[in-house]
Amino acid sequence: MPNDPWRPLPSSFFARAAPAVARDLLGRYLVLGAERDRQVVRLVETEAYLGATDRASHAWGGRRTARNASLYLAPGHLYVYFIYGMHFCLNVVAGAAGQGGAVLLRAGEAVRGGEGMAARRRLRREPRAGDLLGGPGKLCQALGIDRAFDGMAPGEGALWFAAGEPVLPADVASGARVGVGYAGEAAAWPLRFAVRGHPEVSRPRL
DNA sequence: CGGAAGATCCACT
DNA sequence: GTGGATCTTCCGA
Repeated sequence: MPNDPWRPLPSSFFARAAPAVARDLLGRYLVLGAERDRQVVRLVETEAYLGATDRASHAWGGRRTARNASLYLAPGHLYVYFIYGMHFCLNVVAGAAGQGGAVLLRAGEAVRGGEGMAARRRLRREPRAGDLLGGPGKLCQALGIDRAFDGMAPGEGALWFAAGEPVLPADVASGARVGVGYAGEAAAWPLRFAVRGHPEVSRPRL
């Protein structure tokens, strides 16, 4: 059926400017793993990074290094990097190949496979709002995403994006991105998107 | 080759 | 609200 929420998003979905992709990813599903051990996350918070013109982007000024090479692949590829000596962050390339645009996946809610996620997170207490998937590092830890996913093509590694249910414009909040205070005027650009009032959205709340 | 900063999280106060 | 953990990456010298 055409409105099946589990159908994979077409590659054209990611071939738009990063802010449009970030906004439209809210309510979509991130699916990982074979059917018998499948994890599904409904995305509730994203951030757009524009590429060369965006001082907060790893592609700022057209930088090309071994670390950020995946940013310049075709839209839909994954870009995973390690930060603060202990966390991974998962991005998906947006726009056109070679431009360096991407969307950072910041938070979600478990649709399926939540027990496995909690086990990977090694939670020591009863999970509260945001404990499981409420932040980019938590999301990667819960799903077991690490450097091995960097540079993967769309659908490779049993990870893909499914249609889910788009979020109405009235339910989308936007604001400045997190942790980019060094980025000059780009720090204030409203490129962070979240489902308004959702309990899994990371801090600071929008 | 050294230094500094980072698209974060957690425990503790 | 604050600071510590922890280490990769990058740039300048």
